[in-house]
Amino acid sequence: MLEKYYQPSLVEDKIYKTWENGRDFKPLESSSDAYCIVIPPPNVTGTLHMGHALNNTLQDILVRFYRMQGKSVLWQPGTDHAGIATEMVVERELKKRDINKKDLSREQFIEHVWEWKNQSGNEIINQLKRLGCSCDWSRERFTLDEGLSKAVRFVFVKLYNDKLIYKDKRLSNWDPKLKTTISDLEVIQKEVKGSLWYIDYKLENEDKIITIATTRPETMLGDTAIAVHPEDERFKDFVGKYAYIPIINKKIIIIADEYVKVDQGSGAVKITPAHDFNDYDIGKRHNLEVINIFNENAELNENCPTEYQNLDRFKAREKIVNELETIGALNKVEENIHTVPYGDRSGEVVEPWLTDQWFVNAKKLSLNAIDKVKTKETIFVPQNWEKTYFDWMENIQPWCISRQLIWGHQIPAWYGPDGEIFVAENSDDAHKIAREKYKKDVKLVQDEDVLDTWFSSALWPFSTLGWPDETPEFEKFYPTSTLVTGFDIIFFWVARMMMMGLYFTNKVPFSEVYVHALVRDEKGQKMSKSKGNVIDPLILMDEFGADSLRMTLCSMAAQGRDIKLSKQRVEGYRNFITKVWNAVKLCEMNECLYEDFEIKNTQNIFNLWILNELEICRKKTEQSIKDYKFNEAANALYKFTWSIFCDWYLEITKIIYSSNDKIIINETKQITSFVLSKILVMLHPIMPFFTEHVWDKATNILEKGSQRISRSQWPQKLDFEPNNSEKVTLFINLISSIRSTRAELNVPAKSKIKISYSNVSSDLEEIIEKNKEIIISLTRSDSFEKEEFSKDEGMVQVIFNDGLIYLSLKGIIDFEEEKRRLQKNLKKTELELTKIHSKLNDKNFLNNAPEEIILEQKEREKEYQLSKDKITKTIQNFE
RNA sequence: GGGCGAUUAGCUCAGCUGGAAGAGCGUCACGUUUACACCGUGAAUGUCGGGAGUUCGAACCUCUCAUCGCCCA
Repeated sequence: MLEKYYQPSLVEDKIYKTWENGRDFKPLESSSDAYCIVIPPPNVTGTLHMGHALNNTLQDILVRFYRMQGKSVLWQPGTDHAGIATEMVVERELKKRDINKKDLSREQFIEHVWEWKNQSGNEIINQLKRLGCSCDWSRERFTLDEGLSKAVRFVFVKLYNDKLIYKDKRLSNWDPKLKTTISDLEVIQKEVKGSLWYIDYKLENEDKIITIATTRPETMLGDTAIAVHPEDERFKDFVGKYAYIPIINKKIIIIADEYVKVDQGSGAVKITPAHDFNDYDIGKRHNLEVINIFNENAELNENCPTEYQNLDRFKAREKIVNELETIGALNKVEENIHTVPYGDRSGEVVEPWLTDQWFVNAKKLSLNAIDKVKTKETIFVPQNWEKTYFDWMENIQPWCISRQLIWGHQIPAWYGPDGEIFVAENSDDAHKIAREKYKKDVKLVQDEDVLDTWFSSALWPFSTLGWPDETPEFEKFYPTSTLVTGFDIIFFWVARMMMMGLYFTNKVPFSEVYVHALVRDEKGQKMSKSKGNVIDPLILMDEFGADSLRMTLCSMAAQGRDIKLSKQRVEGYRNFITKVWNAVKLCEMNECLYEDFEIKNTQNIFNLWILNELEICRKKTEQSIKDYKFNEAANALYKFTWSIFCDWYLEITKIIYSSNDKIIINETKQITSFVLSKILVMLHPIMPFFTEHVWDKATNILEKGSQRISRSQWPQKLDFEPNNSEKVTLFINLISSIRSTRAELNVPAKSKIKISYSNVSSDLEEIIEKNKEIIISLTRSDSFEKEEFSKDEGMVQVIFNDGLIYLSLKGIIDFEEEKRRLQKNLKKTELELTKIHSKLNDKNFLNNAPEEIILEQKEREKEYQLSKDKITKTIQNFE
C-alpha cells in the first residue's frame, strides 16, 4: 500500500539512476523511425534557471512521448564553452587565488579553464537530470571537444577557401572592458538620458559659423567632415566649403548627404568615420579620411593633442566641453534621450572601433536559408516567428567571428613573415601551403584570436552527430526532427544553424522549430537577478518535486504567450499529483488486480463510458503533443483524470463494488486497472518521476507491458463499441441537478430524501432503472422510483431534459424559498427563450444560416419551451 | 520610426475554420460518506479594452483609438 503522500525528494534521484542504468535513454536500435532533438547547449558556466526548465521540460515531453510511440529517439545533449562568460568566471576564480590572467601564458590560462570546467562545468547537467531530462548522456558533447573542434576547423577552412570567410579592417563593436569585439547581437541598445551639444565650427576664409549637434563631443578630435542634407536650404551655400574643428583647428570639408536628418539637432552633423557606423558609411561614400582616436581601453590615443592622450573617453568629453565653453565654441546644450550601445556581458558602453577582424559573408549564406523556410522545409511553430527570422536574414550584416579571447577555438590561420595568411586545419597543413609559396620552410605564427562561440554552436546539429565524419548517427538522425528554443536566440542560433547546416550538409538542420515563450514572474516582468524577482526552479523542485514544476510549465505553455509563473500554480499541480496518488491507493484497496482481458467484451455502460472518455483523452493528448500544444495536452489529461475518472467513475465503481453482480464487479476492476494504467502512461512524458514510482510500487493493479514505465508503449486506439455510453453524461447531469437543487434549497446534507421521476426518455429510463443504487448513493437519498405526482403533494420538482424529478421535501425545507428558486429559474429560461425566438423569427437568419444551425436552434427552442411550461406549472401548484 | 503580441471572472489564463462565454486559483455556503482537507458537493462573479464597420449572427474578421509588453533601427 502506498504511503499517505507522494514524496518526490525521496525517490527522484533513485529513479533517475534506474533509468540511466537501464539505458532507457538510448535510441532504439530496432527501429529505423528516427526522432532527434539536439539540446540547445547551455553554457558550461550556467545554472538552471526557469528558461532552461521550460525549454528542457518541453523537449523531454516530446522525446519521451515519441519514444513511447516506438520511435528510435535521440536527444543529443551537451554544453557550450561560452567564451566570454567562462573567461570571466575563471578570471574571477583566479583572482581569489591571487593569480592575474595577464601573468599567465595562453597555455597556462587554458589549463586553468579546463581545470575549472572539469570541476564545476557539470552543474547544469546535473540540474537537467534533476528535472528528469532523458538525454542520451553517453553522447554528451562539448563545443571544445576534439570532434567538434575538428568540425569547426573544417568549416572555417572550407568557408575561407570558398571566399565566404575573409579578414577585413572594418568598424566593429569593441568592448573596452573585455577588450574584444562582440557581434551586433551582443550589443544592447539602451535609451539613456544624455545631452546634445551644439558646437560652432568656424568657416574657412569667411566670418561665418556652422553649428553642429552631437551627443559625443569627444569624438570631434577624429572628425573628417561636416555633413548636411543636400536639400537643406539653410546650408546650401556651405556645401563644398571648409570649416575648422575648434580646439585643434583642423580643416574639414562640409559635404551633403541624404543620411542627415534635417529636423534633428541643428541639421548639421560632424562626421567621425572611425567611431560611428553611419559616419563610416558616409566616409566611404565621400572618400573621407578615417582617423582612429582611441586605444583598446577607449582612451584617447596619439592621434589627439598631448594633453588629451590616455584620457578616458568620458573624462575627455568633460575636458573637451569645458574647453569649448572657454573658447566660446559651445553654442548650447540640450537635454537629450538617445540610444547608447552596451556590451551584453560587460555592461560597458561599446565603442565602434576600427580593427582587423574575421568575417563571414552571411549575406550569401542567408539566401538558401531564407528559401528553405519559405518553401516550408523548415517550419516555425508558431508560424509568425518566421517573420522575425526573415526580417533579420534579409537585412543580415557580415558576421564578425573573431574574438580577442583565449578560451575558444583558436582561428586556424597562420601568418608568414610577410603577413601572408595561410588557412588550414592544422599547423602542418599550413606549413605545407606556406612552403609552396616561399619555396622553403618559414616560421608561421598562428592567429591569436578565437572564434565566436556561436560559430561552433551553429554546427551543433551535425557536429554533435559526428560530422564531418560519416557516422551512423549522422546518417540516421540528421536532419534532426525538432528544435525547441526560446525566441531570443532565433538570430544567435537558429538562423546560423540554418545557414551552416544548409551550406555544409545540403539539408536543413531540423524540420520544425518550436519557439516557446519566455517565463516571467507573476507580475509579468522578465525575471532578472538585478530585479530580485527570480523564481528558482531548483527551489520549486525542492518544495513540490520536479513533476509538479514540469506539469505547471507544460500546462502554461500556450503558444505565443509568455508564462507568468507563480508558486500557487505549482502547488495546484502538486495537488493533482496527490490526487492521482490517492486514486491509485483506492484501486489498491479495491483490489483492482490486473488481468489480461478483452476490452471488446466490456458490458457495463459505465465501463464502456470510461473507455470511451479515455479514448477521447488519448486522441486529444496525442494530437496536442504532436501539434506542440502542450497546454492542451496537460489540460486534457488533468480534466480526464480528475474531473471524469476520479470524480465520477471511481465514485460510481464504489457502488458497483457494493453490489452482488460478480461479473460486473470483476469487469469493473479490470477496466479500472486498465484505465489507471493508461492514465499513468499518458502522464509519464509530463511527470516521469511520479509515474515511474507508482509503476514500481503499485505492482499488481497495473497493466505493465514493461518493467519500467519509461519503456512502455503509448496507448493504442481502443478496439471496442461504445454502445450508447454517451448516455452516461445524461445520467451524470441528472445526479448533478439533484445535488444542485438540494444545495440550493439548503437540504441538510444528512437528510436522506425520497426521490421520484417521470417522463424521462426511454434510453435514460433504462439506465436509471438498472443503476438506481448509484443515483441513490450519489444524491444521498433514500429511494428513487418512477412515480408521478399531482399538485398538493408537497414535492419539489426538478426539470430535467424532457423529464421531471420530484424531491419529497415536506417538512424539510421552506417552500417559499423553493418558489423564489423556481422564479429565478423561470426568468433565466425566459430570457434564453426570447433570444432564441428572436433568432428564429428573423427571416434573414432563416435564409442565411446553415440548415444545421437552424435545426439546433429549433431544438433548443423546444427544450426551453418545455422547461418553461413545467416551471410555470410547478409555480402554479404552489398558489 | 518599423514589426510582433497582448487587453476575456478578483488573479493567472484557455477559447481551433465566426453559430449557446470556459478552466485553474481565490471567494462564499455546506460537508469528515472507509482514496484524497494537498479533499468532496454546490454557488456567486463577465458591456470578452473603447468606438465604428462587414455579417442573418462577432470574443473571434476589417478599420480606428487607448493602454501595456517585446523585438529591430
